[in-house]
Amino acid sequence: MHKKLKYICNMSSSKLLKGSLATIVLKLLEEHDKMYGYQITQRVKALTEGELTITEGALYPTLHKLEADGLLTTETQKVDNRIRKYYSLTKQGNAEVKSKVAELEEFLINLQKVLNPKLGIG
Amino acid sequence: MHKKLKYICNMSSSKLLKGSLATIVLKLLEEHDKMYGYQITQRVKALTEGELTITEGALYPTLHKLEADGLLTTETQKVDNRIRKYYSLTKQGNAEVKSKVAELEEFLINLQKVLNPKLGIG
DNA sequence: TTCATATACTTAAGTTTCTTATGCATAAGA
DNA sequence: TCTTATGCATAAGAAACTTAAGTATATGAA
Repeated sequence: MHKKLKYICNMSSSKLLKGSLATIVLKLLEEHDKMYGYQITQRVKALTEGELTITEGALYPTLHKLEADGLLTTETQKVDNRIRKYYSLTKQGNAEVKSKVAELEEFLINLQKVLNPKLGIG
Repeated sequence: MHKKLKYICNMSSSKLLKGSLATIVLKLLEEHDKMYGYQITQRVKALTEGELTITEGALYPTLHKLEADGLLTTETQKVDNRIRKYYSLTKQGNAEVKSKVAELEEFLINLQKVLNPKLGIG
């Protein structure tokens, strides 16, 4: 579809903090065994009730990089005459998810400390 | 000081997610009335027990941009023959803090939904 | 039948926001 | 004297996005 006529307003949404996308992708793949790009965008949208939108321009290059880095492998399937490229974690990818998620959560805790110093960490 | 001899390892720390720095700065200024750059770096370090480090190369351009955007004003003071450039929120800045912090927290909630769908939001 | 929307992947140009490195300057302690 | 701490500024380069364009098939509505 040509998007020349995409005059629709972009209601959503909370902006993605740069640097979190790869971790999100890895985490989803840890839970789902294998997913294709479009499915990932839909999954994120569903989990956040439409508040968080992963754009294709961000997602696909990220998937390609994770594959190039050896964290993901691919297999293509044809469904309804359309190609799906399924991604899944490699062994290395499986190890990396944990550290990436841990690192992100550590950052989030620090962010809470700065933004809301009164609250304990719990 | 010339840093040519800075061979020391950089132990720390959880990487800053791109996009959060301006919000952090605004939030700190909401609580402190006025602060200077170096003070901000030290405050963040203290609040996070040294885990989060704001680099000067990131901070100063951010402060300049927030000032250019009309969210901050400055006044300089000389202390011990060294100049301090104090930043404080403008009226507009004071309004923006709230929306920026709200937007960031909204994102964090969505991130939790994606990373840990089992946990409720509480 | 035509148009719009949904599905599905790719890539390029441009922007934002960092990191890294450099530079300047003063003060204080080893 | 050398290093560390205090204090600011800025430039080059990289990372990670946004925006926009392209390609292609399927489906439902007008």
